[in-house]
Amino acid sequence: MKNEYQNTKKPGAGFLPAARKAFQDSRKNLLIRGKHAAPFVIGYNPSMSRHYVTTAIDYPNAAPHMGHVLEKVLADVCVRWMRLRGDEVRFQIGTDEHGIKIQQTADKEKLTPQKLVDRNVPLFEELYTKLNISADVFIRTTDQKKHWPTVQALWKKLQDAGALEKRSYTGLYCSGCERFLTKKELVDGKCAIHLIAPTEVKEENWFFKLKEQEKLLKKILSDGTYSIIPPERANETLSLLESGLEDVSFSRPKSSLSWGIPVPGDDEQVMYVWCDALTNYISGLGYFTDHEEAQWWKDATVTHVIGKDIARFHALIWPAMLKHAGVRTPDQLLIHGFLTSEGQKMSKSLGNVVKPEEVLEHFKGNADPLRFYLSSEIPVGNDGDFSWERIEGLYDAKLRNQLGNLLNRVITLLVKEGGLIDIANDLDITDQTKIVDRYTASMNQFDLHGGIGTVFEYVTMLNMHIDKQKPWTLKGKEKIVMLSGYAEALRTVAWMLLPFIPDTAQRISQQLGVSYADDMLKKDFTIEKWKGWGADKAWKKVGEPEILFAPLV
RNA sequence: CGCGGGGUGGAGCAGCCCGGUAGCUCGCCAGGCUCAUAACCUGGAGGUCACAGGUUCAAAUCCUGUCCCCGCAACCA
Repeated sequence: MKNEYQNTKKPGAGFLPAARKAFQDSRKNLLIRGKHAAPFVIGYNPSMSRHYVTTAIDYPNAAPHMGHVLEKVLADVCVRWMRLRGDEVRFQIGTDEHGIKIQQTADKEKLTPQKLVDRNVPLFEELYTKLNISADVFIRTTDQKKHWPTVQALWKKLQDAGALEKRSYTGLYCSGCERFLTKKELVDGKCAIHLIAPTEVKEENWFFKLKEQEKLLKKILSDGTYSIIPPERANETLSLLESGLEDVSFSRPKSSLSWGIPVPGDDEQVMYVWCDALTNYISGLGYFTDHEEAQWWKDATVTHVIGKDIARFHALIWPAMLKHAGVRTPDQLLIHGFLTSEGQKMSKSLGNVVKPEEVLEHFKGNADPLRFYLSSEIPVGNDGDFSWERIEGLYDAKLRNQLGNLLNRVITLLVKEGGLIDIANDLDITDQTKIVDRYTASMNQFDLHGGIGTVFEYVTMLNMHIDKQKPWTLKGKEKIVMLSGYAEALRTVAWMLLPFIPDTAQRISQQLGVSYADDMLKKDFTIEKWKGWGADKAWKKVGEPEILFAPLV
């Protein structure tokens, strides 16, 4: 009987069934899933339960798009999971507001750069609030109180360490664009926009001696001190290291870049992106200025969540800077891929840019369908595609039909019996502990795809079980006990969904009438004591059934 | 020979690291159930896993080569 409900995974077959089975079982226990599972222990280290998680800071020269959202959702799911399992977390996001592009966009719109960013940054903040991104800190690089002092202090440290050097730089300057062009930007040796040949211009720059740290970088990237997830991205970075590093330009003359942080002790120069933007990760902690918050950098596991395009800067320049300045290097780099739209690269000219607001609006302001889509559909580290048809299909199939309907049928049946619950034994579907363990193992190694997959496997098993057992044909205590078992299983489903779709997790719990439902979105909510079968002793009665996900119009 | 990712039933994807009956969602066909949001459950049709070699008792999975698609190539997440 029991096995009928066990999910249909093959127990192992073929040549040496017994050996095969043993192998598969051992694999299952280890829960190494997919090629993204790293060979080293990542994510969760029980002995060190403080985590500092950051995302890249966004460039607000235009409104936020789906790419920005993918990263924040990914980071937020990880962070919410850490909090749920009992870790102390600080989660920081923010905006990178300096640079030539902001300056140019502002000119075009006849605004000051400050006005431009003050107009655009709230678009990011509002969007992330709507998406339930649970950041603790939003850092802005124009923040002269918090950000600038740390950046300038870091600059001085680098200078004192002899890591900065003024050199002259020769580049191709377009007077139309008022900036240097790279060779690939040229069409027939001319600026593609202004159709004039750029002139060779020599200017003074401060350079950062990245090359000097080659050895150190090789070491920390290969011995796991600074680990890159998924691992194949590490190989990419290491091969880049093999080909040798160049020192990088750290400043620009005021005449070519005025919108930035002044270089201390050099009135003619303004900082270029590296020292300014990367430093947000410690300036948000008040590093060099605030002793208490800076502690996070010292004793927490530091994880930077970023896109593959900026991986190399985070893997190389950032730790090199910290090393030169005598600050410890971060622990892990979680790299995500890019989103395409309906199979094609998102671009304004193709007109296939999907605005996150449109998606939110489509689902009546509910962020969960989008959060669900991004975190379950796109494996961490891979590129993914956004498709309207797909997100609607997923909404119907998984959220509405499988999950919503399951909750509804269980609660309705229970309410008909008076709504009181009586939790006895674990259902004979499977050992729920195993489901929770598999989920936990996936989540701990950032395999969000695997984690949510396990939850929905459980949901499917519950639907199957109900059909088979026909609880509506039972009577009295027997009926109530069986239905209570489903309710209890759904209580577990709800908390496992919390990192992904927090509002939904809470709504399920509230409908079930779970005792901690109202508190579960608080940042200090932990699942530890509610984990086991029947762990919520205070839970006596279910609430009224409500439609969890309505049909789309 | 710049670097990387990919080519799996009609569509979209997982599986590949650690070789052992090809899995998921959608769609299609037939049936069941009637507690439930026309939802749920069961069964079926449909794939020589890009191609060609090789290793092996056994290859979607490992090795070699070829073809095709798509990103990146220092500041567009």
